[in-house]
Amino acid sequence: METYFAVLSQFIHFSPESKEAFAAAIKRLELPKGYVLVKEDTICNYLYFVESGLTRTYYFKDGKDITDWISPENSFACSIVSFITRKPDRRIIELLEPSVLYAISYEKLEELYSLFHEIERLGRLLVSSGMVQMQQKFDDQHFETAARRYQTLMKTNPSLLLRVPLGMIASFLGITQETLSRIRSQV
Amino acid sequence: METYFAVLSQFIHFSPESKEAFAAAIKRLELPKGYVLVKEDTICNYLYFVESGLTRTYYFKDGKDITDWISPENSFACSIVSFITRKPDRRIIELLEPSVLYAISYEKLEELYSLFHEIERLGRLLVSSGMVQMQQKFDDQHFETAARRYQTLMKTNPSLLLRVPLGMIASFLGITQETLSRIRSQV
DNA sequence: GGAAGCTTTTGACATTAATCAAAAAATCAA
DNA sequence: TTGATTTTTTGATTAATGTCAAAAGCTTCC
Repeated sequence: METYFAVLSQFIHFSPESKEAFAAAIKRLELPKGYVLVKEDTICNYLYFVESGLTRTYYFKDGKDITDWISPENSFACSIVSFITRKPDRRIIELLEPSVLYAISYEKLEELYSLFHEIERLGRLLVSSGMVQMQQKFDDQHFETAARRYQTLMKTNPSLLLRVPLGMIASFLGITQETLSRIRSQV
Repeated sequence: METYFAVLSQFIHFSPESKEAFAAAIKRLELPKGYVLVKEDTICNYLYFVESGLTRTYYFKDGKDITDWISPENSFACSIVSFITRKPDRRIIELLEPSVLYAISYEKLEELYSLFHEIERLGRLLVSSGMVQMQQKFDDQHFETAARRYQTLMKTNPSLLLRVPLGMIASFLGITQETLSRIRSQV
């Protein structure tokens, strides 16, 4: 739990009260590899912080499995659109490794937002930071060749390549597994 | 200004004090077509609301002009990453039509965030809504053919096709102008 | 009204990446 | 270890899109 608060404290300063309330609101989960956090076409009701392990968010499009996001330790996992809009989404979240997570429910978070201005701020800053990451991901793909996408990922997130199967990396980059395999062999 | 508050009021309820403070913080701008709101490689210091008119956010990549976002009336225009991170960005914002805008500076907005919990909430909700839009845009392009991207845009935003030159639409969709022209002729 | 400057279309061709199929390699469990 | 399963690589072919070049169509503004 301390690492979670260390991450959050980069965004805001907790008052003793807000920290206690937040700590009381989160649930610790220790789950095996393959566990499904969010099922297909359901509403995502929790925001997850990955203390250790690895999660994958993916969906099926025309029968194909497309990886949307990968969350390693010290980052968040959530079916964002569903969590925000309160609507079911096709995105599934599964664990690629046995993981320790902290979960906070949508309702609890809303309650904390209302009770504590600084937690409302935390929420704003977390979403803002997510926005920056998402824009980065978009730019990395827009008008980029398959090879350059792979090179960018190698630079920014080399550890993922060791922990995540190639097919998942490929769809994350918006290319096929075969193309990615060929790119790798040409280095 | 009333339409601006009407849009904002979909997210929060203003207290008389916060509404007055917000109203005092925004500046009305009436600017001609072609005017550049944010220059290349500068920090974006304002969040713009488009009351009437049309803005385009774009950047140069390998010498090519790539349209990143288009904001019609009743929406926001901002070089988001720069505004959030306070760093210069390659993104340029220009007016595609003579426009009436309301601008609020980063500093003023931060001040209002600190003074009014409900404006902090407004900020969180606006960024959240931007996040949903961005995800939608990403999904519309990920593993989609040029033709389907165009069809999706026609469905969701047909008016843009009448107001924005084809080349700008094409790069917005992540395809070349020639390809888009050929797609259009095949309908 | 017409020349100048944009924007859009069309054509020929090159390139990239997808698809389909199968083999090779790696991983996992009994 | 060994067989079963999954993952990755390789090959042949096809389809989609980009590039370069030029023509055609629109604006606009003296």
